[in-house]
Amino acid sequence: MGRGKIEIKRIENSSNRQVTYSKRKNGILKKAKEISVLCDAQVSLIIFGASGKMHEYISPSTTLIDILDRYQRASGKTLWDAKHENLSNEIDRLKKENDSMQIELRHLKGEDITSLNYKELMALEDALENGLNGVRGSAQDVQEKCM
Amino acid sequence: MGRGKIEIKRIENSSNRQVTYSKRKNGILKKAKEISVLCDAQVSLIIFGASGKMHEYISPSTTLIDILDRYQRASGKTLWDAKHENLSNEIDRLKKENDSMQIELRHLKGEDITSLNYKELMALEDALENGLNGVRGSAQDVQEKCM
DNA sequence: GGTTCTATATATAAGGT
DNA sequence: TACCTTATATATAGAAC
Repeated sequence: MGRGKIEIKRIENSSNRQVTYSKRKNGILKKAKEISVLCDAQVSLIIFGASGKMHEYISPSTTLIDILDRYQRASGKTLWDAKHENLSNEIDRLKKENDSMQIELRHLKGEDITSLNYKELMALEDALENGLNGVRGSAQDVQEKCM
Repeated sequence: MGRGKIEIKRIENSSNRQVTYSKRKNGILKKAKEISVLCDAQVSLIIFGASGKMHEYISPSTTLIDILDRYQRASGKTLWDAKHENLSNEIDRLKKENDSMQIELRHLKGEDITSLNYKELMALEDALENGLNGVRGSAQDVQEKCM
């Protein structure tokens, strides 16, 4: 694309390389924007030139993190390391703990108990009676203090 | 670049959009390869089309993780640290939810209730009585079924 | 280190199969 | 649907700032 055709191999002359880099970098960034606008695509483009300077384009409809999350799911490759897996595991554990407490709370409030068998219902009844006794005792104490 | 000039805005005709996507996706992937070969650039290009299918190019001289590390250093933005933070926040949220359910459960079991005031105790008593009524009703149903 | 100027190489829009 | 064709729009090599 230009006065002469060039082979696609490293440009040896370093100032030519630099000039070509600058021009093509602009070109590819433009292409990235265009495809995301024209076609609703989500694009992440990150370029480091030989000088170390970075250029990037991320589709406005998304974030890099989002794209990387999707990348991991689509490619099966993992980017975040074991540290994150540990955190994810902890989240799973907490969610399970949460769920079972949620269920226990419902039961104690008399909700969702049709699935319980007789033995479980008796245990629940005991627990509730105990709780009630404790609460009534405590309530009485409080009342007496106020008199 | 073609028989007609097009404006850079979303292509409304979906089959045109799909065709254009496919062509431009190939074009930009080619450009990404070219700039990395010609100019020693390190490129990461990830594209998700509207269909959800992913395409990527990473310069052979590097890895995505490497580029992302450099991205974080160069941009000052955090990626996995941000991810890490999100996970940590979720853990905090779940732990708080957990704690408050824990407390509610203890109260319903008559534990740790000395810190409650009279009004709170009355509300707790109501909740327990309600629960007990529900459980007793349900237990009776079960018993009748078995007879 | 980037730009601008052109001639030329490439990419691709619209159409056909 | 996806792949050819081809006229046209764009990108860019080389040269000069």
